[in-house]
Amino acid sequence: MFVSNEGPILHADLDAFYASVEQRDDPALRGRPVVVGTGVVLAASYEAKARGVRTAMGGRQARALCPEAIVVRPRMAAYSAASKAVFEVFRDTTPLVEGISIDEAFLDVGGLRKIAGSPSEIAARLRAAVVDRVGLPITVGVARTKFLAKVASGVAKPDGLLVVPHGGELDFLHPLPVERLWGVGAVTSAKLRAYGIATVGQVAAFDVRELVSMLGVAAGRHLHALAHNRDPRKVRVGRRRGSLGAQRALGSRRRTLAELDATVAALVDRLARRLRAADRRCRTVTLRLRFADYTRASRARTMRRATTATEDVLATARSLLADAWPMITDRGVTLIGLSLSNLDDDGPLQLELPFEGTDPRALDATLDSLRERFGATSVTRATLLGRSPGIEMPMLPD
DNA sequence: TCTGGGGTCCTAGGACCC
DNA sequence: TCTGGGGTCCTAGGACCC
Repeated sequence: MFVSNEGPILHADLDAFYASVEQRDDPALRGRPVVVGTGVVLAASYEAKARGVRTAMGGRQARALCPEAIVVRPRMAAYSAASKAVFEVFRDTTPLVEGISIDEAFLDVGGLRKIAGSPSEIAARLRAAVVDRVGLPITVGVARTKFLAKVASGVAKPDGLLVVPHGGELDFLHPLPVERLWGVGAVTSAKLRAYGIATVGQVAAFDVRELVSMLGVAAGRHLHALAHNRDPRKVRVGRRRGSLGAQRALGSRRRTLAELDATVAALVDRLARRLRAADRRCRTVTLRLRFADYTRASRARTMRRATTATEDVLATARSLLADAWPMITDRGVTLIGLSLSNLDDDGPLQLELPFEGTDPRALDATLDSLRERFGATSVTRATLLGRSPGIEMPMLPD
């Protein structure tokens, strides 16, 4: 992983990405309100947004707000191809690109001034190149920190370019509503508003300790730092994802265990294929459930070794489903999801050896001999008490 | 407003080890 | 035998992002 510390930083964010791809590929959609997603709105064109349609909104509500909207089915393959093309433009601009999602990235252009001009010139050329080579509108925010570059692109949307001048950071930041801060969502916003805090400047006026007592340690410190434009995070190239997930909405009909088992098996199959395609291994399987009353629950199991095999993941997922079955019969499941994490973590070094008898002193003597033989700093017999017989040696030097 | 599919990070408690 | 401090790993839940 390469970490840059040059700055300044560009935040490049495609506008209404899925909807823009649809408008690009079908001239009949241009200039008209487009909604991507038949059940829930995955993306809305700016024409639709102007009528109040928002991402994650239910399809029925979207149609009520904008009856003349054209609703299209998502074409994930097309979006993924468009994203690849845009990221190529990013990497032609600078090698220091950190992707954050399918449609946005940070670019560190600090070292480029002599060769490529000022950050705002670079940003302008980048926008032109994306339109030219991929045919999509993109907004770019420029600032000395990642966080502020992101805020700037948010303010400049759509189809805009905004440079926050050196020294003018706090003048730009402080009048903005708190919801502009990265990490302030519905809950945090409501908490802050309850204290009478509505702008970033008001957050900045508070002592860290007060913010921590309102929001908790991490969120309080985070917000305090952002409100003063302190953000030391560098652009990091080559970040790998930490988890892989898939989910499926089930509707409100009651499901049998056999039906859920089939759904789980299909999710496992999909995920295990993706896992192997990405050349990764996973150790933890998490089952996520949403119930008819919109409460949620999750059950997780960490395997002894990382695996890429469908059958290992499936066996673990099935045991989680069995664990969760009482909750499911109780509350009625409407969505089932699976995620694989602890990627590429092989877990503690382990060896198994048979042990006869129940004498704890004999066991301890066996463990001591292991310690000596392998020079282990930690030998645990925890697994003897659990399901799987064996002895774990988490910290074997070398 | 009754909700898709994909992610990240934080918190808190329990088990276990030194 | 009891008490304690420091640390890691795991699970479950929650907030937030696109």
